[in-house]
Amino acid sequence: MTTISAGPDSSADTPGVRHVKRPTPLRESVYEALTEMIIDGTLERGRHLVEVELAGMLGVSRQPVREALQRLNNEGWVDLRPGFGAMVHVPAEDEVDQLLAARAALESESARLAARHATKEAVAQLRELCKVGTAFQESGDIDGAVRTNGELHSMITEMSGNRFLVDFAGQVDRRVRWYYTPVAPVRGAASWREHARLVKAISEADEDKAAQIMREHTEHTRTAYHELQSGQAPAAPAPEKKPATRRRRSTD
Amino acid sequence: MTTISAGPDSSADTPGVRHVKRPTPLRESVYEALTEMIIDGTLERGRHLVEVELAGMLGVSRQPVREALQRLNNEGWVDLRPGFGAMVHVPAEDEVDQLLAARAALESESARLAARHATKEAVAQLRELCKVGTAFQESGDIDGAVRTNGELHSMITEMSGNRFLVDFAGQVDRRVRWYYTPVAPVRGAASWREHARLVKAISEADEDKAAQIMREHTEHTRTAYHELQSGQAPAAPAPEKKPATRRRRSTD
DNA sequence: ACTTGGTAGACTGTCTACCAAGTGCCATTA
DNA sequence: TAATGGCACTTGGTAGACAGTCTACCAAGT
Repeated sequence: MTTISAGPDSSADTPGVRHVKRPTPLRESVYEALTEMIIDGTLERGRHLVEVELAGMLGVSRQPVREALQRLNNEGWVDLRPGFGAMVHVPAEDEVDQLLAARAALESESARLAARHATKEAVAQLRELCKVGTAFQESGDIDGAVRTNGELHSMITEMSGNRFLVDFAGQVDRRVRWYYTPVAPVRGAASWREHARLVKAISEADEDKAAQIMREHTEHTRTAYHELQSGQAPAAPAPEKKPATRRRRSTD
Repeated sequence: MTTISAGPDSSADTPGVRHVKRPTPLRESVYEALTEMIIDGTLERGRHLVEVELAGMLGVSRQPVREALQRLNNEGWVDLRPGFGAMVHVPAEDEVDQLLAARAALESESARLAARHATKEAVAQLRELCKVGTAFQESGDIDGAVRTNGELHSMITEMSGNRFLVDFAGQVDRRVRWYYTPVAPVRGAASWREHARLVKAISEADEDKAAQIMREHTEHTRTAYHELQSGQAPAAPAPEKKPATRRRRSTD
C-alpha cells in the first residue's frame, strides 16, 4: 500500500462484493497519525522521536510505533539513527528542487498515459474539478483550491492506469505538500489556467501535448518556489547559494 | 535508505572520516536475505511465508522478521494478508508492462539530468562500462553482461544527482530484474549499441537526445519482453489476452 | 586550557511469553 | 452434494526484560 503496492484486494473490482469492515492495523493508524503530526508541525523538524513517548501519546505499545517509524524512515519522513532513535527529517535545501524534478517526470508521464486512456466520464470529472478549483481560486478560498488541486493531480495520475506511477507520484506529492504549501497562493490563478489547457489536451487524447503541459506546469511551480525563496528569504539563514544564477531551465 | 532516503550521513562526503563498522540492524539483514531468496527463487511465487518459520530458518526471533516482511510488503515483494500471513507476490500480467513504463519515465529523466551534469570522469567511466559490457556480450558471458548493464544504468541514474530518481529507479529496477531476466540474452547486442549512443549523447551534454535514446531503449526492452511472452508462452495458461491490441480496458 | 577517563541515564534492538481475534481447512452433518 | 460447525494455525498487539550503544556530563590528570 505504500511504495509499490500491487493492489492485493483486486477482488474489489468485482461488483457486488464489499468487504464489510477491515479494522485497520494499528501500525497504519499510527503511521497516519504521525505523518499528520509531522505535516501540521506538531512534531517539528529535527525533533527526537522516542518510541515509548509516542506510544504513550497515542495509547499503544512500542511495536506499532516502531513499525510506523520504520515505514516513515523508508519514505523519508524521519531519519532513523541506529541506537539512538528517530528524528523528524530536516530537508536539505536542494531537496525540494529534486522532489519537484522527480514530480515533473512522474506526473508528466502520467499525463501522457492519462491522455492515452482517457474516457468520456473521466474527462467530464476532470472538467468538473477544474471548474470547482477555479471557483475556489477566484473566491479566495486557498484551502479549497489547494485541496482541489491535489484531487485533480491525483486523479490524472490514477488515469494513467499505472500503479507504480500512482504510488511514486503520491509519495512525492505528500512530501512536496509538506514543506511547500506557501507557494500555492502565489501561483494560483495561472496554475488553474494551465490545468484547463491540460484537461483539454487530455480530452483530445493528445499525449505529447498533455505531457508537455504537465511538465511546464510543474516547472512553473518550481520556479515560483525559487522566486519565493530568494524573495522573502529572511526567515532562513541561507547564505549565498547562487540566488539569481538559476540558469538550468533550458529545455524542461 | 529505502524509498526516499535523505542520506542521513552526509558527513561521509568529508574526506578523512570513515565510519568503522556499523553493525547492521537485524531486520535489515533479514530483509536482504528474504529479497535474495525471492529473487533467486528459493521462495517461489505465491508461497506462504510464516513468520516463525522464517524466524527459525534465519535464526532470529519474530520481531525482525515481521519488520522485514512489512517492508517487503510496502515495496511489493510480498502481499500481507492480515490474520493469515505473507505470500510471495505473484505478478499480474500487466505488471511488468507498468513497471517498464515507470522505468522508462524515471530513467529517461535521469539520462536527461545526467547529460546536464556530466563530468569528464563520469563519462570516462560510462565509456569503460560500455566497453566492458559489449565485450561480455560478444564473448557470450550473459551474466556479466546483465550485471554490467545494471551498473551502467544505475550509474546514469546516480549521475542525475537526484536522490528520488535514484531511489525510485532502483526499486523499479530490482523488481524488473526479478521477473524478467530471460529477456536479457535476446536483447543483448542491440542493447549495447544503444548504450553506446546514449553515452555519446551524454558526453555531448545533449539532454534531449539522451532522454530520447533512453526512452526508446527502455521501450525496446518492453517490446522484446512482449515478443518473448507471446512467442514462447506455453508455460502459463494465459488465455486470450489481446496480445496485439494493446488497449487495456480503459479503467484499470 | 585541553585531553582523557569514567559514570550515569536514556533509548534502541532484540528476545521471550502471552493473549485475542481472524482465517482457512476439514470433517461432520443434513 | 452442500452447508455447518469446529479446530488448528497465524497474525496483531501487549508486556517485560536485557544487552549494547549513544549522549552528556563531570572529574582528574597533563
